[in-house]
Amino acid sequence: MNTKKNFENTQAQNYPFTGRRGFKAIVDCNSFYCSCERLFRPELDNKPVVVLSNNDGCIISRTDEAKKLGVEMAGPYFKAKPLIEKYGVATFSSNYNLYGDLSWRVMETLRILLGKENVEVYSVDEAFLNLDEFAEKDLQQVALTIRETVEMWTGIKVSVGVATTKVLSKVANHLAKKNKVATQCCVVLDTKEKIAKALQDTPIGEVWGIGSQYAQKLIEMNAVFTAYDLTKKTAEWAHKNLGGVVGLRLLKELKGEPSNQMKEELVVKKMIATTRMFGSSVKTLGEIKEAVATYVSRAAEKLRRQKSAASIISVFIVPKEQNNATYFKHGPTVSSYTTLPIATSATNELIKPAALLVDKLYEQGRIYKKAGVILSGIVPDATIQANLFLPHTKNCNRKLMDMIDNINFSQRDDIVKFATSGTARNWKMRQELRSPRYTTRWNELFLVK
DNA sequence: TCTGGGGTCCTAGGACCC
DNA sequence: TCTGGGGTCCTAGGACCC
Repeated sequence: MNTKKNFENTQAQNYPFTGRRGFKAIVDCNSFYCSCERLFRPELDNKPVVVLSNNDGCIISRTDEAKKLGVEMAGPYFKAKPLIEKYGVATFSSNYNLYGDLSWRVMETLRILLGKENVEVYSVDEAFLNLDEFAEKDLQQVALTIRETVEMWTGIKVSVGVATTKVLSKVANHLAKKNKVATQCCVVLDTKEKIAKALQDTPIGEVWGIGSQYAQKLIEMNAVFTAYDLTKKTAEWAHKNLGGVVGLRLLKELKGEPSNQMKEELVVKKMIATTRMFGSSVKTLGEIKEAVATYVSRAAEKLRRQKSAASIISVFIVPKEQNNATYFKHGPTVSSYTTLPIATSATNELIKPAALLVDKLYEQGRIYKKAGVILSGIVPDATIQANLFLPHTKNCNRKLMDMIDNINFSQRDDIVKFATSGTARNWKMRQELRSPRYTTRWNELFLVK
């Protein structure tokens, strides 16, 4: 399918918009978490399914069938529960081990199809593809082939949107998802007319980069209602009303001028966070320290996985709101941070300062509902700046940490952990409806009779 | 009475994404 | 009674410097 030459010949003389010509695609898994659950419960095909967030708090994935019943996306579970029970909607707690593994399979399929260098993993269920190598006339077929292959190899259904910029391919993808049958889940925006029509059919709030705040503002200004309306605005207007350079880039992309480049794979994170709501309210200092120590352990694992060390650790705890408002609201977050003398990725070296921060933040008598740990000041762990005023470290914890990581990964989570993480764990989140980790735990493998 | 201009670095907070 | 978690980027404003 490599037809770069043809591609150049097919360039129209008067392309409707300015900018370079290369096409990009966004591949997006349909109701990803629900699709993962269905894969091992085929009897749920064509039935409504939802997946819940941590703590079974709100709905983070729903199938078209659940949507049709009126189940709100991102709505609280307890509110949707009557509806869910009435129609017998299959409900799952989130099972990130399963989703992470299936995500990897989908991305690996794309990498095999297009070459590693042409795939930018954007999130657990989305990837941008560079389609420069294909002739424009072949794009529809290319999109279909990608969709079919991913489904055949992984069992996961995806939608493909193709256009010359990331924002436009997102628009295309949206349209594909809205009309799965007619589009076969693939939409290519390759002519001026198709683009204009697509933008007119896209409410402004659905544009990638326009969140609820901006959408409301634009509508209240009586200025912009669809993506098409926005393309009629000037650069100055976008800069003024849509958050400066961010809005400017968005406008350019909508007009077909690429302003969001494809990113290199393997970006090292600049901040690593582990935060959780507690399964039930927590009052004692001891329990909070256990939770924080556990979150530090998780965060440090992530840190070591990307071969980094952190020099700043911050801890926050969130008390429960006292006056009972009708909507969800949490009390003011209390946070504090420490700058470490030397960057580190060793769990034990991070737990100590974290515990001191908890001491500082904790107020007796209050009830807490959430805590979190954020590691920043991240540097590669190969080039840690030594501190003149401290004895030279031998980095002897590194081997210990590697060993713990290996044991925990191959056996089961947290079989080896630090004592400060606690053993009773009353604060642990609820996950009452989790499915087995079919593909990543030997004792939970899917059984074929 | 009249009190510069230009630069850097840092932090807090706001917006967005899935 | 019960509303997630983990990220990114940008801006404004203050501190500080010469």
